[in-house]
Amino acid sequence: MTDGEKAPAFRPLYQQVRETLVRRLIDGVWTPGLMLPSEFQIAADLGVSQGTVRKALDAMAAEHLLIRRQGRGTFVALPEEGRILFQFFRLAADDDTRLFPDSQVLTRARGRADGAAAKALQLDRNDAVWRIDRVRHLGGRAVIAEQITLPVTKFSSLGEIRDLPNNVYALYSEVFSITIGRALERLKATAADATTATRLNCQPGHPVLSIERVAFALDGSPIEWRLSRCLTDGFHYQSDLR
Amino acid sequence: MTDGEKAPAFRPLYQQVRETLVRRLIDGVWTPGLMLPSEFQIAADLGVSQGTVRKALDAMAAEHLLIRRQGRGTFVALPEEGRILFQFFRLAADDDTRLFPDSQVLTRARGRADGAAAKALQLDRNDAVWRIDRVRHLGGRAVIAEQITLPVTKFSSLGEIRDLPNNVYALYSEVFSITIGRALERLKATAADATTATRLNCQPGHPVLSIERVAFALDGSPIEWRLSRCLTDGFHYQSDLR
DNA sequence: AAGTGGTCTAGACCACGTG
DNA sequence: ACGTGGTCTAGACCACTTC
Repeated sequence: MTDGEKAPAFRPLYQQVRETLVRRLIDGVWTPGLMLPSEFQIAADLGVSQGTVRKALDAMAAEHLLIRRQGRGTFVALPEEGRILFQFFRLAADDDTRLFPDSQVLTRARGRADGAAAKALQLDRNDAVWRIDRVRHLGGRAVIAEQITLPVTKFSSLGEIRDLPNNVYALYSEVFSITIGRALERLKATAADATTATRLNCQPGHPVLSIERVAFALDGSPIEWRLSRCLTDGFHYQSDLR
Repeated sequence: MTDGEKAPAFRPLYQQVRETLVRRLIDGVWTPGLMLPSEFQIAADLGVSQGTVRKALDAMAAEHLLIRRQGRGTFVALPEEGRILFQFFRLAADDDTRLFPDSQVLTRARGRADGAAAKALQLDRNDAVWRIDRVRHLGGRAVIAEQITLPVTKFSSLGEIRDLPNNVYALYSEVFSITIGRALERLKATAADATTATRLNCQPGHPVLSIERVAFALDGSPIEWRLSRCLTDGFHYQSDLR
């Protein structure tokens, strides 16, 4: 044998079970809010022991895909504000208060993917995308100016939605059956451009925190490209290293 | 009973085991690099089952306190550059290259804690502290200007150290027997002040990413207060949300 | 009382690294 | 061959929630 292939990797049973169960979330067999069958029922269903199912469920709960509550059951996680705030929103007031920001949509239009968005969303340049511009408020103050880019292929009926909700991840889930499971952010300090300065009511050139985000669905495919410009006077981005 | 106390909380055995074992790290009974006894030996030692010890060890490995390697054993984590880079250094080049930065110490002096440092380190204002100013380079370019504040009470012999190493967490561990287990960072976009501009070779007013860090020992006590100013031209701060 | 997840145990066997 | 951690199983019992 002259090929460089590795021997077929050993795959623990609980990982296979995990993949089977995640697949049920991806395929919408199990929808947000649903109570799962008990560990013993799943185990019997899959022909493995209850302990193996438990290990798979525990892993999924650690990824915030499931919520487990002793005495009640195991549930598919809902995209509620509280959880999204906890998982995907890291901006806090300097007194460490964390609130979900209000949102005011400025524009929503179809367009063609530019270089950065195309790369992040694995599209060809000029593929059709939705572009949403909005300003978000915290404590009555305009703090975030952001643009969201979405592939039209995955959000074809977005034009029929009248009012975009504050919590767009709930929209992705409830209307488009897409669950965001992970996001990668890249932060830079930049100077506010004219548009941002107008929207955030600050001087052009004022330092703003630029956050580029790619958000991924459960199957790992990139779903959302987001560019946020944040005022950090009275606010900060929290990062917990451990 | 008229008091508002909760009933004594139920404490799982594996958590008690975990605390016992973390205590051995805190007290220096188990030092970095040491190979731990096998799971069965620890279990016999503590009078619990091997599965319970396993759960405690797995939790500690998840916190990067231990390194487990199948076939070899379980080891107390070392403060090597690679791990510190992975765990505590989130700045990357825009091509996603991650390197440990070089450091050039500018000043090191004793002083009195100012307000922010005192609060973060739970000191009284005017308590004695060490202050280290340094500039850090990535790819040959001065990218980070930072000031580290340390309580003299915990680092009394710091004055005897000739050259501060690049990786100060290795110094804390090896010379002062303090292991950093967690850090909290607060990020803001600010304008470079005159001193920062000089050190980073940029214009005053240039946007810089300000990072305030408090680093904690294994027992949860705050150890280090750090203020970093980072150029983000060609670099960015990575954050993985999941 | 019944049903759920959470803990603890005991034992068998597998995969990996080293000698 | 041996010792380590990793997986898988089976069963008993505990804690919590609901009815």
